[in-house]
Amino acid sequence: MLERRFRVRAAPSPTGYMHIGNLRTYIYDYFLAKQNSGDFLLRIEDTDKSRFVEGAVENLCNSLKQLGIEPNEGVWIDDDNKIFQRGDHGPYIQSERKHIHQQYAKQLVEMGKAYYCFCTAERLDEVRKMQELTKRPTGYDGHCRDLSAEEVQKRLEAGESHVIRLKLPKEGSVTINDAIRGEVGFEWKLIDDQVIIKSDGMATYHLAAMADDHDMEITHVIRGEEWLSSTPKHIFIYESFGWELPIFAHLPLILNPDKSKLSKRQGDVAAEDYLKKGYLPQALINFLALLGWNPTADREIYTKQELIDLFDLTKVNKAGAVFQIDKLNWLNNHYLREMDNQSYFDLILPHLSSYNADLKFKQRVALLFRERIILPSEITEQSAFLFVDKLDYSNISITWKDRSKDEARERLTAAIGWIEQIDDSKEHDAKHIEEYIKNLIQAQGWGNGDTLWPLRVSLSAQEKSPSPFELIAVLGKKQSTARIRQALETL
RNA sequence: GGCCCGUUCGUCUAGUGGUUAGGACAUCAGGUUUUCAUCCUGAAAGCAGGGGUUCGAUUCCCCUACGGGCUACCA
Repeated sequence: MLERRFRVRAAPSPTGYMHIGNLRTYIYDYFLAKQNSGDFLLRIEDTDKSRFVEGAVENLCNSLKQLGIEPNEGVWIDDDNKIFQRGDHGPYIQSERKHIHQQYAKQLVEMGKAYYCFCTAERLDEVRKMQELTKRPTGYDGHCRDLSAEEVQKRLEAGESHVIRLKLPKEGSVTINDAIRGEVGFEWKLIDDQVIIKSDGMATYHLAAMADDHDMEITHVIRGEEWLSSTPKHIFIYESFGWELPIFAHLPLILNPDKSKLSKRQGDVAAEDYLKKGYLPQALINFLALLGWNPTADREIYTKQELIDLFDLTKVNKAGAVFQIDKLNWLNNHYLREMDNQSYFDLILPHLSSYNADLKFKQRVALLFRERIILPSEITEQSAFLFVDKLDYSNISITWKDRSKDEARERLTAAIGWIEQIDDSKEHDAKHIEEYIKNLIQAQGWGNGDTLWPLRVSLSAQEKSPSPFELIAVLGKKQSTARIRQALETL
């Protein structure tokens, strides 16, 4: 292998959304390129017109942008949501390379490595049915493989619908060398003469991707395991042209809990959905990177830069990995706690926009729930009780366990007095308030439980909530005492 | 059916011939605590099975089982 500049590509199809498994592939692509000061390119594989989805490319670019997985070459998107291409190996949108692909296909035919096929869909169907009926392996029967040049010429001129197929060897075998799996062998006779140019003139993946990878000087082809079995065809194309082979690496699949290939039916597979829900880019990257690979044994948290530095393609697992949301949730909460306050506020405050309160108050609320939420959106519901004027105590007991109402009244009345005495400068200092109130409770000879439960419930009307000290600190003296008075009225 | 890939706690994984098989998430139990969450401590939980090779196999080889992928004019 020559010393070539690392050039790695992400090659999505614009079929609607970014599959979480594809995203992991792109993350690895990106790591590898960055680690080696190489290029990371984005190429759009849109040779199947029937599956093209409007807006998919924009969507994809925006998601990658949000994740900070940016290509330095190929297709990208500007701030006005406009697609553009950059780099001197373009175009980077495959449909725009149609005639390049056709040129290559023609060359292959001239070299005797491919042939024109005029078989109709009906005939192909029949052949397959027959094969199935007789329990033989299905596949193209080679009907047009040895057509004479004259006949081909004649039928081409007659405008007959046709495709171009690879003319694969009928004997011998091929060994592919995979960076993750090592050597994998296949017998040529078992491999179908694949269509490389469809009847609409567009290349199929097999030709398009290989031709483009070569033209774009791609050094590492990282893709899902589902491509492993078609790699012989790809090697055949490379070798027919005498091109230098890239390094192939077939990633294990990401699986549903039932171990089948991660699919839409069994949950969210669209990366953008996770982003929309509020999963943080760094959490998503951290999580996905560790699904199938692990740099060390004793850490779970890695920055993107650390992952770039540590990434090792050869240490990627061979077995598929089940996608389980639990650890992602844990990571997301971790990153939520770790970020600086301002970034955290930027994330959370939009979810409190429906509430009428001043910024300082909302910021205190945001901080209060930081350890209790996995997704920013959860704060809306969790903190709702802090934004209402009148609490509804009908579903909760203000009294502690089997203690009397009189006792609760006594404690709450005292609490009002205590709170009013809090130094204004310490009004929002939960730690101070806790120490202060606990001392007073002790001085009275009361119990924490019989005092703090009524106090907390008065402030929240919730079975479960943050501590009364934190609630007082968030609400402030005035609102706190008002709430306690309300509770006293209902008692 | 054929070809190919894979198989360490429930899940993500570390491990490359000699380890009490390590960590994390989840679970459970204690502790802290007015509640919940956090936090702390601890527990339970794994080398798919069978043959080899070897003084010794989770690790190397073979077979079986199981799982998955591919088998399109989709990628």
